[in-house]
Amino acid sequence: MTPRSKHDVPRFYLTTAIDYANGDPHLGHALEKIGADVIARYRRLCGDDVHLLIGMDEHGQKVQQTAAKEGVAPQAFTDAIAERFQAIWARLGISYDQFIRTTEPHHKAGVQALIRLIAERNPDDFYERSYTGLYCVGCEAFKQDADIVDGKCVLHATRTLEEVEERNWFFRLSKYQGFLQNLLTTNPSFIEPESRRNEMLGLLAQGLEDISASRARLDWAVPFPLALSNGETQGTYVWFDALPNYLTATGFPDAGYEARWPADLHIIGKDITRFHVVIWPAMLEAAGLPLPKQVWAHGFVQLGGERFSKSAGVKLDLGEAIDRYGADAFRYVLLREVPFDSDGNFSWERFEERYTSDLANAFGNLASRAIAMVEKYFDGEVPAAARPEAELDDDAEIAAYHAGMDGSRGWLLHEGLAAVARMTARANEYTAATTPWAVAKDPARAAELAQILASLIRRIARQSVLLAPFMPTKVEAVWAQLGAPGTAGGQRITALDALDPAGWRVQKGEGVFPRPAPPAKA
RNA sequence: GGUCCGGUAGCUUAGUCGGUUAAAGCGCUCGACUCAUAAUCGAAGGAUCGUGGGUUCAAGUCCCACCCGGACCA
Repeated sequence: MTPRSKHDVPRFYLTTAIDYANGDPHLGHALEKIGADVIARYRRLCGDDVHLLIGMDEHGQKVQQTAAKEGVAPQAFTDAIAERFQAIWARLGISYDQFIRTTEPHHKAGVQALIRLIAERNPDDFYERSYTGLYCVGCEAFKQDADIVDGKCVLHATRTLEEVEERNWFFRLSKYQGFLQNLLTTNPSFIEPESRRNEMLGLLAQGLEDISASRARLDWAVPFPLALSNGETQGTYVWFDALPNYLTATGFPDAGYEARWPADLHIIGKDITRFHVVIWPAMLEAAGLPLPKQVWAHGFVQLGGERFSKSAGVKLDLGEAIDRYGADAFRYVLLREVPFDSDGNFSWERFEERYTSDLANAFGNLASRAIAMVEKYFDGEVPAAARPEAELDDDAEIAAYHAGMDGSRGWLLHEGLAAVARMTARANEYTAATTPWAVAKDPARAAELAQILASLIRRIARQSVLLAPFMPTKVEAVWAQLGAPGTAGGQRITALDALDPAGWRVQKGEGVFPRPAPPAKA
């Protein structure tokens, strides 16, 4: 079922939404990229041949206008923005395999090829229609009365609505209503979580309007490859420009793109579900191309209970968040706090609490105490010992971890983390229950002591591997202190049982998750 | 205006087909321990389950209305 690469390794092509190049990256962007990266890293630990796509949506009137306002050419403007996004993704440790920009020549050619393909296969799917209305440049859309207050768009009150009459290419989306309803009914997992699927089914039941595929006065765009009957050539409208990035990134229409397409997973925000579940599959169907396997719509992060927005000044400086305890800690806390299937909240206060309780006190200190005892009682070399009965309880947690991570019940990354946190807590409980420091005082109980400490080291090693997708750098520091061979990220997550710490030379170093500096008075 | 999702202890959440004293983590309080990053372990306290009706022997769980938050569509 899963396509295989030449080495017979399961292939996994996942994408994130391309971000609009009209502003700097924010917390919402980060949540999606971090989540996708965790999935990508998890699949790699499972041995998959993963391809993670990230990118920028760089066309449109808004970009053009903002660039003009800053007095730079649109391309130079988006070049700078794309650079800033990539810099943040690098700092966050996002292991993307490809960064696509819709201004790339190949993408533009791919968009045009897709449109031509649709027009060839279904000549009736594109048609001309004229349209009159009030156009908001901010939204890049015509607005209805309900969205207009005092003659201004409610979303962009600072901009002037323009009365516009124009003739455009339209795409016959309405034709695909039955196809889409059938898709969602016969393939329920096409869009998850289920709540989003229900939303789409409701939307489909209301009927679909055709959508415009080209726009006049859209200069900063991919030229729409079909001329209107009056000879005019227009710019390709956002859907037909942005959505195909997932396809053009594979090389489409050049030979060989089928090796990667269709995508296994599109990760998107819940606000753009409709575009990915209705418009995109319709476009692909019209072109006779395979559909992606699944669309996953994650929720939004709020900041301290408020929806963040540039205008309201509610925002979080990503650089500051990374500086606080490092990118890994931020990644951990964000995904622990925000359920990946629904909305969540993030605040500095919760950040501190989570970091301190989960990472410094629980996991970091567990490693610290276990390593210290191996040094003290066994001269730094982990003794060989059979696994104690108590350790078997971890098996259920590992199963819970995979259930959250493998997509079988949705991409519930927060549940994966919760399972590891329970394993950590259990290891601390085990330490308190077995009191190795007391056992160490009785030479006759050396074997017992060996078993306890070997168990602790093994647990920490296993937890490190499970945490590797979330904290790729920090976990290696722990791994090194354990004296474990290779890297945590280089382990096979399916072979955790084979991890045996006997003979590892531990070395206590700096705390990997130091406690925050005492009273950080602001 | 319409559709959908959510509203459970101070905070974040779990609560499967309605059924015994509504669960967990964090925080707070008390106790224990000392290997460890003043960490850890144990215990206790803490919830009119958004509001108001209704169905039922029994509702956080079903139905209706409303309030609040969110997404989408008009």
